[in-house]
Amino acid sequence: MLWQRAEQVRTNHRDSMPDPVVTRFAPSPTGFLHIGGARTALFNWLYARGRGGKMLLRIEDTDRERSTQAAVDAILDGLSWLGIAWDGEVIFQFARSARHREVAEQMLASGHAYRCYASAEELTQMREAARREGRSKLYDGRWRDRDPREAPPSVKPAIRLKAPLTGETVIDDQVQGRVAWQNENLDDLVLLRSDGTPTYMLAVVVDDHDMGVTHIIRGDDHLTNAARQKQIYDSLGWHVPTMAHIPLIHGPDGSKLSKRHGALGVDAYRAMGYLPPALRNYLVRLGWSHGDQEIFSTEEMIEAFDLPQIGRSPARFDFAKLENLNGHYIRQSADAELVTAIDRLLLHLANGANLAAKLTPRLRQQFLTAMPSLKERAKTLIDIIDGAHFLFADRPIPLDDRAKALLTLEAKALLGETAQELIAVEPWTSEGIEQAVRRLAERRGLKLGAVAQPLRAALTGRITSPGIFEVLAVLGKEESLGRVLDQLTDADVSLRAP
RNA sequence: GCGCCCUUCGUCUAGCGGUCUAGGACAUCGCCCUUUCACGGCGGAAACACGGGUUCGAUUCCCGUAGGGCGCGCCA
Repeated sequence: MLWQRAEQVRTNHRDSMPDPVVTRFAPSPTGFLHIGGARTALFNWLYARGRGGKMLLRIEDTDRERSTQAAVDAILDGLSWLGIAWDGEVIFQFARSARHREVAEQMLASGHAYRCYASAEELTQMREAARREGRSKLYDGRWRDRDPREAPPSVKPAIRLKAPLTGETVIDDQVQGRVAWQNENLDDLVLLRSDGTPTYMLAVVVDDHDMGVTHIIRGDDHLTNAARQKQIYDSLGWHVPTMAHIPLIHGPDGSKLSKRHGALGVDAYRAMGYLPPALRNYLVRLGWSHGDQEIFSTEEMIEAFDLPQIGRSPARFDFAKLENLNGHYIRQSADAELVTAIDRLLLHLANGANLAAKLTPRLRQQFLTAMPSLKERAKTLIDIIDGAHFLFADRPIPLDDRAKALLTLEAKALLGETAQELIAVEPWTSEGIEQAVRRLAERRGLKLGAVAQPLRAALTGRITSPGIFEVLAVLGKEESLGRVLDQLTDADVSLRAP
């Protein structure tokens, strides 16, 4: 069994080597894998990988109402896409409730827990009174030492921890430092509900122990829970794992991260055209630093990552920096890899199927040829797709407003001349085309831009694009001339064919 | 309300008592490159929340104040 194995591992190593590092990522499957969870997973993964350890994955699905299989799938899919691999089988917490109950019974037997018969109304009253009087202890421990024979016959008891009354509970946190709570402020938490199901507090402690978790790295929204969990560990006589509570990610305005801010599922980042290495790089630098280094390969991250360098203040999510980093990784990527990445991305885009259908072998080749200049101009994969719109467009290609405005009568006349020049170009190479166009501009005493811009408008339908000679070369002679001629059909402009 | 945590350029951060005229990155502004847009290069502007201590000396240590966050369920 899982916990026996963990126990065994622990004993075997007690006198020899320090325990191998075991971390865990423990999301509850009530929604997608959001960006904060992704960072927590990344930190756990990096820490384990950097020390030859393991990162386990536990799905905290004890809330039967809110847990869904779709959410489990989304979490696994999100982690996989991000390149964060967990070790071993995925553990589902709900499946372990018998074990949790067993531990609660054990604590009852050893006198570390007791049955509480307080009713929901009583509890509410106690809570309200405590708040009113400024006390932080919400449950007064009224059944702690009371004779169970006094129990009301109709009430099913919950099992509560007999927490220490005096002294303090201390967590030596790798990120937060020494954090202490006065025990008089902590009340007796519920271990087992009256319906016999374990609470989160109990389940987490038991699972982390049984799984042999050595390092708990999680959001600092759990810091207060850590104190209560420490009390459970102590009651059980179990070794407390090393804790590291990392600050949460905030929105750009410093408030809680909302959907509008970027609290999206990682699938949304995929759909926005971000690359996993870029997202990982962005996330690892959010709250953690390694001197002045900004760019980290996966290997470098694993090598450099450590807990003490994590800051204690919450970081704000900044799309601009993510974009910049993504642009960096896009420029860094091989052209073929980007085409492949876009192939995969198309599966997740609303109009992806349409574009995918257009990707004939010929177009794919054009796409690949254009990639060096496309990726230079892109911050996301979506930018690349958008930049390549001139490849996907069908004749006659639609012109946007600014392109239309650019194609004045004079411009069209010039375009006509350019077309004549181009007809003579052979072979159809970027260099040959450039020579021809430059020659024309020179002969007419024009700046290159004066010739290039109308050409760009006619070929791409826009006023910005990759280098115009590359566009011409990639499109091919026939298509290029066709697009130019499409713009010259007005009665007042005629191309005098030779 | 109670408990706990946080506070260096707009943002992410370096700094771990003198090296700070506070460094880097993103964003921003200017210039250069240039067929557009980018990329790239160069340069500029930009911060130690406030008030007390401790110390020969505080961005660094301590205490307050202010501001922000998290937690406070028989949710996870």
